[in-house]
Amino acid sequence: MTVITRFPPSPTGMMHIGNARTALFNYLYARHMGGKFVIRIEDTDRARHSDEAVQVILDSLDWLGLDYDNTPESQFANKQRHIDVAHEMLAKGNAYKCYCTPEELQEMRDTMKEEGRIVAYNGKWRDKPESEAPADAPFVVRMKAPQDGHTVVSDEVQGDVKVENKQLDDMIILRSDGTPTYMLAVVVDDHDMGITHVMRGDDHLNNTFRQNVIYDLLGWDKPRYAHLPLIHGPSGGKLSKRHGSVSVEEFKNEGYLPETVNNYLLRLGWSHGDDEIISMQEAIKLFDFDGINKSAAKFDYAKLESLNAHYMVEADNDRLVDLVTPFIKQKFNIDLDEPKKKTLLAGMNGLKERAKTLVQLADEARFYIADITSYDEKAKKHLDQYLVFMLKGLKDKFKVLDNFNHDVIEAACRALAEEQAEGKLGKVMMPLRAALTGTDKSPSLFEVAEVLGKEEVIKRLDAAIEFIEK
RNA sequence: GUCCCGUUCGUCUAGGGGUCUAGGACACCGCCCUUUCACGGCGGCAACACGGGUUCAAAUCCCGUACGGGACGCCA
Repeated sequence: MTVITRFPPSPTGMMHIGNARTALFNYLYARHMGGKFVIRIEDTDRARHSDEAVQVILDSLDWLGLDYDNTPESQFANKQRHIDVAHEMLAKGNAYKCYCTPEELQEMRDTMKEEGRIVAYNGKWRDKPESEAPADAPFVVRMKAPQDGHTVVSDEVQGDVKVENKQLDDMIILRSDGTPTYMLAVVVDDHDMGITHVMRGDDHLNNTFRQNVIYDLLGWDKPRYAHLPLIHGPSGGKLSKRHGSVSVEEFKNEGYLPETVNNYLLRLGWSHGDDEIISMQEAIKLFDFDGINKSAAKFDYAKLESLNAHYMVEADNDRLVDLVTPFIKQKFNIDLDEPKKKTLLAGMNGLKERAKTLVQLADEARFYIADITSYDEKAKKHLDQYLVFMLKGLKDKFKVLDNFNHDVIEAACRALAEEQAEGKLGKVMMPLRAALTGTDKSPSLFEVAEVLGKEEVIKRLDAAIEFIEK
């Protein structure tokens, strides 16, 4: 039997990080088993549907590299089939018409809650003959759930979970306007699509019992279930905007790499011994239900950031140049032409190992691609009146260098330190750093100077000298 | 309120009766390296929610309590 898993997002206009993890796990399991991973848009609620909202989710999936094996299908498109199934259930006596009004139901729930009883539909119309039905009154169709005994769901993560059938009520499968509800639609679609494993947030665990009732009434085979614990915010409870970013789109915009997000999400609720850094290839090899944790996990932004720092160092320099380009455009409104890209590429080794996100990388890369138009406060401390001779000394030494590379630059700097600062290199380097970068932190200056080139270095030294003397 | 699920360092987790004076990672704190900031190296701080059982032996099994989360829609 081929394993088929699914990811069924509602078109909410964003890919919540929790949903992204659900998608990841479904993807991983399908790939691990050599099966299929399919997408279905849960848009039975037409009010929420919009093509743009769907596209955002597909884009996020694409960015994460979770490729799927079908053309994403719309649940709404299967509406007639859902209705047909409901009618079939009605015909077989497995469902019935209920004429209760929403107000009546609300009242029923209120009293039940007040009395501390189980809140469930009381089955008022379950056994009433058709003759008692009010003429021309609107009705909903409800499934006939078993009323005695108990039901057990064997979950791959949660184990056996038992619920008394009296807790389960006769859920509505067709609304009074004749449209199918989610409860019916998922069952029919999962069955029709041949879904073998349903992996979703454990907020759906209770629904599983109701859905299984429908499977049984229809005489269909049930899928295997795996209910994943939810992701909480740093302070417990739902991960919300208040904590920071919550959507894949936002993490992308904050400069995180897709491999970072995948790796982080994988480790949130799943583990394989002490493994921390896990590539997608390895994840596919290793992923199994065994490794899934039962308890909810809190989202930790610091760990995400540190993982990203790791993947930035691992990433190809060419790729990083491409990835950082839009951030540079956005932050500094600078378009990178070919020479600038070449400069950035040459300096990337030094830059990438101190940036934790692409946003930081853009900030740090700025001096390579734009003139120094100002010096920050800390840089100014190194551009003091009495240090101007250091810059002049550097300029004199650099001017006569033929091969302006890392090693000769270093030799020149060290020589100047010997001559002017009792060998203290820092006395020479900090003013140089301020002059070349406008700040007090940067990659190795021997490297920076080489990448910038002799002409540019001397230009910046002149500018700094002028700044001090003016 | 009713039902369901969970509870190991601040956080993510390893652990599945003895090898646990509980391991790793992130964060934090020191030290080293060093032209700055990072990286890196070394070291440190820090946890089995609580109470009962079962057992020669429990972080590991059972029960209860507490706390946390989820579900109780003509939403998905």
